[in-house]
Amino acid sequence: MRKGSFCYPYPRPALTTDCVIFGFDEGELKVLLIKRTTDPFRGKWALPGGFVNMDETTEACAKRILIKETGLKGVFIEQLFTLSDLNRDPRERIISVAYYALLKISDYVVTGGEDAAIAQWHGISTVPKLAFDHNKIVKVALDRLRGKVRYVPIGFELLSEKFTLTQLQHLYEAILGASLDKRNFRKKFLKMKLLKPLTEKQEGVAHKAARFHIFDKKKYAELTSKGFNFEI
Amino acid sequence: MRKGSFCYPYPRPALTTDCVIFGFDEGELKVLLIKRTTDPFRGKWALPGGFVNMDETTEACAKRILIKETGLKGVFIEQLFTLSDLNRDPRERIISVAYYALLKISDYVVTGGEDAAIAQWHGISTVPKLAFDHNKIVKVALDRLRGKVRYVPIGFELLSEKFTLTQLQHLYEAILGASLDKRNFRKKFLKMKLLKPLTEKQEGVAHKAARFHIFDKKKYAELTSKGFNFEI
DNA sequence: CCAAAAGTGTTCACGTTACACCCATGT
DNA sequence: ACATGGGTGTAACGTGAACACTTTTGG
Repeated sequence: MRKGSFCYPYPRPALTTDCVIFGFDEGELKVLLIKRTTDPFRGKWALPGGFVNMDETTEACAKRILIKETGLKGVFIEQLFTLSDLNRDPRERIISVAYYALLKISDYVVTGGEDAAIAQWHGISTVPKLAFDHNKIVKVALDRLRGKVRYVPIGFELLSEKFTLTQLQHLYEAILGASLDKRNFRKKFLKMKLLKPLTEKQEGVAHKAARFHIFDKKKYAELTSKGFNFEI
Repeated sequence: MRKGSFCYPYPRPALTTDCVIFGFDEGELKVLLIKRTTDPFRGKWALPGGFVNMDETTEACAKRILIKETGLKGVFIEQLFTLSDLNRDPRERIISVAYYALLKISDYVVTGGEDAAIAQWHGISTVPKLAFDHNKIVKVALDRLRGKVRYVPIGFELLSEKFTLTQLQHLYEAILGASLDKRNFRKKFLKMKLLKPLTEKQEGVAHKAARFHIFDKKKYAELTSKGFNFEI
């Protein structure tokens, strides 16, 4: 590994990724946590994560872990930040690149994880004390999501393909942690012309059936290239 | 380095930081670049950067490099993102954590750098083709600065302590790459009551002398804790 | 017929934008 | 006196916030 004229510093920190996986279910924003079965922090909840291989980028590593833990791919994933404190891990120095991902919880089947680790969704407001500095990562992820969801249409990554306007509103309320005015919310969204109404409606509800909508990605790309800015 | 029951992956990538150092001078936003004196990319311009020591965080590393290159400390510095592409460096795999920093160019004395490397300010619009993937880093840094300067009062980090409103406006114009209306700009800023006017004025100018102002950090902290949001 | 959520417009307050002239100073 | 940038107010407009009732459906 050392080459002729240069001498790169040894030893080196180990490199991992940790991933905050967000889902939305029953009107609540949720995070996927793993129960640790090994020391340190055996028995504690933690973010899914693992070591970066020499032949993969950190993003590829985060995606690999995501698939391993949830079986889902093609989801939205974005780098958060890198943690480099000296004593993050009691064993040795480990640098971790944190990511967050959004996925449609409705598509998700709890697999239990390959290595028999327990994976479980936790409501964002009831996340327990986590292993390592993972609570800090969750906090930053939530802040980022809150900031981003208002000016980039990423909320749809958390809903199924077809959704009602009320479901969409509940999603925004869950993420932003605030209640929104129904009429203003609809007005604002519909004015952007990014939602295609379907003829299909809700079934089996004990009230007026809501119309389903889908997010028109193509139109969004088109408008964006013309200088349009999403904002909610 | 390997411990009893665990075996952390070897080999590991090397870890560096690279720093986009912004300054503001002569009405233009500038970036500090270093001329490389060694291979690879000998003779090319690059961002200041270096290897992370085992007993320092990446932020401490970025600050150390900043001081080494500019002799200035106590400046604003913030993590941008981490680059992990496999062939970023032709020698071996290197992960780099990118930072950006803002400093008062007026306080800065070109030192030439300890190791006789040439350090030079380059206008943001005339940054040459850089070594490695450094152009990409500069681009992200500029995007981040543009986004952030509008809702966090970080612009002052680039100006001397005392400044005129016109200087402040020129700074915002240089960062945002757009011209702003003088009266509206002043109205907006003065309404926030964050600028303390001094009695002192410009000297030696061939026109009406402008009044100096200073940014009232204490008042900003106070207002912020009461829910105030800076916005320009 | 009752419960429960869907769906729909208007008004008012406020913030943003556009815009032009006189003032102070040095040469 | 003239050239140069400093400094100031108002009117039109558009956006965001507040707010209540009718409709549809299943039980």
